[in-house]
Amino acid sequence: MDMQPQRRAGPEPRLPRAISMTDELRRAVLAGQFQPGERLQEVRLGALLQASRTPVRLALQALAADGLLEYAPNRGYTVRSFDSTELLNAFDIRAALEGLAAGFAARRGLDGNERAEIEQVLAQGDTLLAHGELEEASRPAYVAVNASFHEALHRAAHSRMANEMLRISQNLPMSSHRHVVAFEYAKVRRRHDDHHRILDAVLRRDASQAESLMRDHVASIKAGLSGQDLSQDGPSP
Amino acid sequence: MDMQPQRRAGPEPRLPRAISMTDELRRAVLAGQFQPGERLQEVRLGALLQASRTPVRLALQALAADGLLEYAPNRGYTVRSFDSTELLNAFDIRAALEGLAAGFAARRGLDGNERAEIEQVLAQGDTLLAHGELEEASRPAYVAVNASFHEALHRAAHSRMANEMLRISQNLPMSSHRHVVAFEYAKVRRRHDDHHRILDAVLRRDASQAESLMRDHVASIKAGLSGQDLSQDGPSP
DNA sequence: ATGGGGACGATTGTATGCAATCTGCGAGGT
DNA sequence: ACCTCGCAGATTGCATACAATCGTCCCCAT
Repeated sequence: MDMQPQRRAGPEPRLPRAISMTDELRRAVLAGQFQPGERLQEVRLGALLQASRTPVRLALQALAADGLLEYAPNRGYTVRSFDSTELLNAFDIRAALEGLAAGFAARRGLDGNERAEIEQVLAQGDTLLAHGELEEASRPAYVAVNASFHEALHRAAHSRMANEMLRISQNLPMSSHRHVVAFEYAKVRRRHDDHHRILDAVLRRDASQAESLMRDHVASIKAGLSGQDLSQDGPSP
Repeated sequence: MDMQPQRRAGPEPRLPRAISMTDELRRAVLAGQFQPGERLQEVRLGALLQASRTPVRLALQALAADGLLEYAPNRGYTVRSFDSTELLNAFDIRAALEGLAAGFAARRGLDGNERAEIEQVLAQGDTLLAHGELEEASRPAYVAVNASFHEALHRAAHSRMANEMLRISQNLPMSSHRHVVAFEYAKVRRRHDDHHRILDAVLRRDASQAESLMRDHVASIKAGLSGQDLSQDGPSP
């Protein structure tokens, strides 16, 4: 196979193939393109992704570390399956972590850029919601605003561990703050007002208030999930 | 179905070198045997650990996923340095996760084995503390009892994500429930009584009570911290 | 002197060959 | 019929060769 003469395209550094492959594989797994329990064999994926086993192996290990794959020595990697209990628990974990991150940001305080960025994002949300309704065409914009608010606050927490855990808790099917559950104006309005109150608490440096507001805010996503009946089969006592 | 195919009495199944090497490297990093910011080069570690670059690379990636190392494309891995804020934040994260795990265990309920195991561990603690004092010679035993209680409850939570995050939050210098902060009888007694109250809440299936009790219990470790050293525990039993 | 460019060594990224281990199947003994 | 053993194919684990990239230093032009 021959190389593409892409070298003079610019000074942008090419990422190692293993890195981009990890993202491709993660997307594929999250999109459900593999069956739960399916075995992901190195040679097969290598053929599929046009690479040798070496970068494939790194990508598989990275996804296993994220909890998306299972690993067994000498038997390779398989796609994890998440039962409903684990998915529900993940919501609680995410709510707790978002709360912690908001608390960290409040304890530390925002610098000028962080504050400006978050206030700008909130202002964009204000504008989108100014007319007492959220037009259908504006929904993607609001989803982006919602995600930006949370991401900006994550960064403002300056906690790499919390951010890493948040990333993991969101890398699950059906679990992401990019998914705004309900687009009815009243609900979106209430959630947006939550954001204002959270920012207020952060700016006041009220860590415990920021934490509990954010935790409840995120937890309300789980509460707002409807139609999902989830059997909680406990053990036999 | 008690009959399980007995494993051969001969040599135990050898773990892949990359796995054991990951543990060796993790211990070395946690024990501070590398300078923060130090570059961990594949060939050097390979020579040190008597292996080629292939398993070394896997171990490095695994530790980076745990947050112990930093990775930069084409520049390899370096030892992370944790500032005091991150370490303090890690305590809060651990407290929240322990609380969540206790809540999960309460929601799900304990099966017979889990309940028996935890009650046995608590009884061992009762015995150690029965004389109104904790003898110096019994301290290691109580440390083990303390760790066993938490670990058993982690398992009873049946949340892989929470357990994985707990593991990460404990893989830091100075942060582990193997470290009982104070050995004065009154404090140990109080912490042990916490354990009893937590188990009661779990057995009552009172998730929110179990969560808040456990969260406060673990948070009290941070509150009790002052001038602790960085000494790591030796090989575990 | 000094700044830029390029060659060289060091290090990481990838491919591939070989060894070790697992799995499935079938022959042979009880 | 059942169990055991063991062979053969498939797959992972490891070592190593080669390619790509980074960092440094020297040389040369300004």
